[in-house]
Parts: sequence; C-alpha cells; structure tokens
Amino acid sequence: MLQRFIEDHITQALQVIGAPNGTVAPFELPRQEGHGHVATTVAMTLAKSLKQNPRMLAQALVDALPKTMDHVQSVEIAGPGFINISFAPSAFHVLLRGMYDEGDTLGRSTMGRGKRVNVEYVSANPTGLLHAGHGRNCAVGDTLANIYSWCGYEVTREYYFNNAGNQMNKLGESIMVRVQHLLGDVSAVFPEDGYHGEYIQTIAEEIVRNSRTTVAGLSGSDLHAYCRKQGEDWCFNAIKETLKTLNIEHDVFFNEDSLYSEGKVEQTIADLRSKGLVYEQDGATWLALTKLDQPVDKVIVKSSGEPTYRLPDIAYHREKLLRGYDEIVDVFGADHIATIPDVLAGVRALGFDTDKVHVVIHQMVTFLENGEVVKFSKRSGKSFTLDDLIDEVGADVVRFFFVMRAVGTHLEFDLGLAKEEGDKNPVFYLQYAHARICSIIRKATDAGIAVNSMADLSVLTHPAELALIGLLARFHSTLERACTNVEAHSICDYLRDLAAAYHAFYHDCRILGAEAPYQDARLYLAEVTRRAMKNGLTLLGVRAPEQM
RNA sequence: GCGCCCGUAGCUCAGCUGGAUAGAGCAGCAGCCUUCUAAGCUGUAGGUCGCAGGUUCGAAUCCUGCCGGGCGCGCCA
Repeated sequence: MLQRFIEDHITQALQVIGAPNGTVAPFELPRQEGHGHVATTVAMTLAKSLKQNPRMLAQALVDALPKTMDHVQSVEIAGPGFINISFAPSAFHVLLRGMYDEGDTLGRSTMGRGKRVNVEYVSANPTGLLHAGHGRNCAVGDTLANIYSWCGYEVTREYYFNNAGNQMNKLGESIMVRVQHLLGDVSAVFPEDGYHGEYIQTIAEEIVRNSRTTVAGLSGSDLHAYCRKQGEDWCFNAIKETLKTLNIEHDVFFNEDSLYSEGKVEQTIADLRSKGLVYEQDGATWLALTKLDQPVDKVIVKSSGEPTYRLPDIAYHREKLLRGYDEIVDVFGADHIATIPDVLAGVRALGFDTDKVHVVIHQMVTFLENGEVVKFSKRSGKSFTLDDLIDEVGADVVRFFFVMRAVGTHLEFDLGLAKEEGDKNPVFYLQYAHARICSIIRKATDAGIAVNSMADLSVLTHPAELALIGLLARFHSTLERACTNVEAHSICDYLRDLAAAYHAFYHDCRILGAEAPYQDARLYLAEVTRRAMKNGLTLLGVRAPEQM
C-alpha cells in the first residue's frame, strides 16, 4: 500500500503538533482524480478534540512534515481539511517489486496466525439432491473457507447432517413403496407427504436390480430401514459428486446423531439446567430464553421425549467450541434466521464467547430466464437441481455468480447472462484477462524472452501502468478485508477492476516488440497481474485458463 | 402483530465501516482492429441514494418514525 511511504512521517508530525499519544491517521483512497493517491482525514477528526480549525491543523501537520520525503511527490490540503498525498512513480515501482518477490503466493496473508476456524456450509440432509438454490450456500461457504485458509488460518470445512429425523423416515418410506411396486406389490400406498422426485424411482430401481433377493426377504420395519439406509447412501453420494464438480470437499461430515450417542445432548441439557435455565411445563422441557434477553421461552424437549432442533443445535455449537476453534462460521440461508438468536443465547449461557461465532446468512435466490422468474418446486418432481444448473452454465459461472453479490441481498441469477460465453459475462471477462496475459508470456517464451526478475521498472510511468500497479497494491488488503468482514463478493468486484485496469494497460502500452527496457518492465508487470488474477480466481473456485 | 434482511441510474448491483463533484456492469448512443486474443478499449448519456425528521464541520452510510419488497415467527428441521 502506498500509504506506507508516508505513515511514519505523519505519525511523527502528529507528535510535533501535539496530537494525543497513539493517534493513528486514517487513510483512504480518494475517488476523485486530482485528490492524490491517498488522503488522510486526521486533521478533521482531530479538530474536534483539540478544538481547532481543521484547515489550520492540517497546515500545521503539513508544516511539521520533512521538506522532502522519499517517493512522495506532493502533499496538499484541500476542502475542509483533507490532506492529499501523491506519490512519485518510484513508490509504485517499489511496491511492484515487492509483489513480484512474493512469487506464486502473491497476496497471501499471515493475519490468521494459524488460528483455527471451522466453516460449516452446505449441510443439506441426505434426503435428496442439492437444488439449484443450494448453490449459493455451497459457493459462499467454500469461498469463505478458501479466504480464511489463504489468510493464514487453519480451516476445517464441515458438513452437518441429520440422518435420524422424520424427513429421513419419509425418504425411506417413499423408496420402500417404490420398491414394493417394482416387486409387484401394488397394494403399497405412497405416503401423502412423501418425496416425489425422480431420484426416488431411480434409487428403488437400483435396489431391486442390485439386491432383489435381499429386499424380497424383508418386510415392514426391516424393509423400511434398509430402504432408508440405501437412500441415505445414494443421496450422500450424489451430493458429494455434485460438490466435487464445484471443487468442494469437506473435511468433516458431522452426524447430528453422534451428539446423542456420545451423550453430548444430555450434557448440554444438564449444563443448562445447572444454570437454572431449564424447567418442565405441560410435560415438555423448556429453555428459559427470557432469562437470556430473548422474547419468549422455547421448548427444547417435547412431551413425547423428542428434542426440538434447538437442543442439538446448541449442543453442536458447544461441541465445536470445545473442539478448540478460535472462530466458527455458519453459513445459512435466510430461512434459518429465526433459529439463530435462540441458539446463540443458549451457547452464551453455557459460558462460551459467541463473538467467535460468525453467522453468515444469505438471502434467497431467484433464477431468471429472458427476464422471467423460473419457477421450480421441490415436491412437484420437476425440480431444478444444482447438477442441472452446472450442466447449463458450467461450474465456473455457478461459483462466480453465487458469490458476486453481497449475501444480504436477494440474488437474481440471470440464466441467459450466465449461459452467454461472451463479453457480457463477467466470468469470461476475468478469465479472458488471464488468458490474454498467458498468451503474451507464451509468445515471449517462444521468442526466447523470459520474464526478467531484474527488469528496470523505472520506465513504468504511463498512467495506465501506474493505475494497474496501484490496483495490484490493493490486492493483499482486499483479501484481508474480505476475511475480516467474512464476505466474499468484494473479491469479485476487485478482480473486475483489476481486469479492466489490465485491459486498459494492454490497450495503451505495447508489451512485445517495445524497446527492450519497456518490454522487460511491462512483461514483469503483466506477470504480477497474472499471478494476482490467478490467485483471486482460485480463491473463488474459478479456473484461470491459460488459453481461451 | 413481532424479529431479521433489502430499498442507490431503465435493469442487475458496488460504495473500503461518517468524507470531497455518489460509482461499475448490462441495455442506449458515438467512436477504435495491416502489430501482443475486439471475449478488448475510448467517449457520451443516465440520480430528489424509498420518504420525513434527528445527530455534526460533513450522512447513501449512524439514530427514530413511516412507506414498499423478501424471509421467518410450531412441542417441524
């Protein structure tokens, strides 16, 4: 970052003019051309506490700066008290060389310092295939995990599932009836709220084909249990295959059932009880959420003896925190909003620091085709699966489109745009920039020209060159900010800007065939850009093709 | 009724945690290929930042109240 060339000088000048100890000058990037490369608002923020005119303060600060500073071109006071700083091209050259020396891991950060973070995402129960809307959770979760990992955290990618609930029983029943039909038992009645997807029939057919004699010898609950297990395995397999095509692989598949079998649910309820937060009423067990500043108490164990989802969810978070994670990220769809405060309140009541838990809630997805909303229903049998979506637009586009918007906004997924393999599609724009650079490097290599690590960068003075370097210099902080804010979409925005800056540079500044020093320096700059683009795309789970 | 999210150009969205004349991409208009990939570049046009108050040197950003859209609000998960 450019500001590093003046930070220390400003800090010292602040001392001189009597700013309170520890005052840190905030820097920002002026939007407006002519307002310098970086600006600080410190004079204005200080004006209040020192009860002085901000412009006078700015003047005093500027006067306290050394007459000349390395790499600094000009320092100007503007507007109500901004201090605008412009840097000499040499500042850009120093930054560029530093980035080149980072090599293939350009942009990597150590800010995580090996802290452990658990990112939970996807977490669909194995009762069917992932539908297209699940793509957002998959892409956001995996990208966040990539970002954490890139920023020096030790990441566990976790998938939480439940294979014991009502929904699983319905799956088993649905398959069982199909199997019975295939075996000639026409009296079997399909459950009213069973699963209608085509895959149910597929599973049933596979069961009959592969284990006809086994199922023929089973009946009642045995047959049901068999079908349920077969269904679970089949669905999980299919889900994992889908994830694999998106380049997603989890480290841990956490079965909710283990919370029961290992006594962790019991322990959780006992812990809550010992804190006086559990009581019995109407035959059910309640969690006294009102004692935790929540609006109403909620049932955690039904009168039937079955726990509600709240209890295992609290137990699960307790379990993750006990596993020693420094940070926990939960990626949920908007339909989970209501459950989160309860669970966090419970976890907090157990004495855990819920500041460690980042809940990323993404809004729903609408698919558009020709400007019209594509309707699809889970139960109708004609579903729009994530596999369908990947087949239609490709894995790269799926990953990019699902993370390119802030999670808080309702996402419109334009299938027409996504399918377009051309200039309108933002994914291709980025990949094209990368391929273009590779092409040049390839051509250079063919001509016996290698990227010269000793290139003389001082010839890089064209506005397009400096703009590109300036943008590259923000790569590192863009990634760190994405990590700190637990947001992925800003990387998409950044890469778009980077590609645009490269294309402009490419247009204005001839690389191959330029005079030797220019050719060397520009090739060097192109190579650094290539690495940034490649690493950025990789974080997003998007391929960086060398040729298009 | 209550909780959370959203409201910025015709459309889809950014806006670096309160800064200067609010930015991109599509779509529109006008240009740029005998040379490294035109899947590109350049220019132009497009705005009461939902509305009304408040906080202060300064608000799209923070607070309050409305209006509009989405998702939820079970002894379902």
